Amino acid sequence: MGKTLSPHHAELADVATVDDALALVRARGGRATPSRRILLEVLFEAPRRHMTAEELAQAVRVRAPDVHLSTIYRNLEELERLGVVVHTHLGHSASAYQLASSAHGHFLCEECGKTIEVPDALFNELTRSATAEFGFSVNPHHFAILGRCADCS
Amino acid sequence: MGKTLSPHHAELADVATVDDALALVRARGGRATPSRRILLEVLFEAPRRHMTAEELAQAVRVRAPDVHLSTIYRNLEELERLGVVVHTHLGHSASAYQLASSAHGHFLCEECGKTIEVPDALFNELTRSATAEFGFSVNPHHFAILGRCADCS
DNA sequence: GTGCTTGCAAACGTTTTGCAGACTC
DNA sequence: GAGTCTGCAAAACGTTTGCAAGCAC
Repeated sequence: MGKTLSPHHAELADVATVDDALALVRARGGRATPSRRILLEVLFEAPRRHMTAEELAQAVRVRAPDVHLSTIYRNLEELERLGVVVHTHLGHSASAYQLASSAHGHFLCEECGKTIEVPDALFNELTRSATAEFGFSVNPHHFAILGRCADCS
Repeated sequence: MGKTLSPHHAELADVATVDDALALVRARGGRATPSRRILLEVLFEAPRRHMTAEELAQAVRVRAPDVHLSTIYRNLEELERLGVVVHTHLGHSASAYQLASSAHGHFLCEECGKTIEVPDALFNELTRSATAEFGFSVNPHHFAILGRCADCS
């Protein structure tokens, strides 16, 4: 595939409102378009909810029916580059997008598909030894940890 | 998507040779076909090497030029169900297949794409607290852990 | 001969891209 | 007006599936 693994996002931006985010967009020469504003509104309305690009597109279309899925993808990519948005891979299906400020780790059950949100503290020891032994700094948010949940064990 | 997240593989099978694996296949009512034997030979020749389905297909075709990629996928799926083979997701690209007996965890650099093989011991603490706090039993092999390697930090 | 396996082609779901027109600033 | 952004269509990617012919047992 040879493509970049993730849009190497900036430091987590200090973005508390839709307008903060649009200001960031403008600061790098971008424009504050309706589709961008509405996408951000949707993200800020349920900041802890994971949504796929398709789900975001449907939510955006309630207010602007003609916004195309490819526009959603392009805007998410841009917002991710700016550090406003983050995506997580929950297993084999579509990526889940979220505001960067509410990012967290995930356990995903291989059996039933249930996802469990995990406090970052659980990764402290792994993060510490990864750095100590490999000089590797772990990002526990980007891919879910797979396994079996209590019900399926 | 709604499909099974992973072919819920049997316990790791005690399979030390190609013929052991083919015996397992037969025990399930399957047949020992040339494409299956050659695929297993390729896997046993470099047991620690990760290979994509496409790479395996190319290697198999050296000995049997007409083996189709879909046959590779079907046979890998079957061998995974039998506990002989395991696959890992290394980032956004194609899955990496391996003999189950040489499975291990991975760190993958989001910046440069380098993968680091990780001893399972590094996951001990995460595994322990995941069980204690969530009743979740971690499988550290199925998805790589992302982050930044020493060179890219 | 039974029925598992194969090659092929075509579909799949997610994501990316090329383009001409539309819009923001 | 310059340059960014959009909708659309089409492609890309890895993977799966339906089918009729082929092979293992």
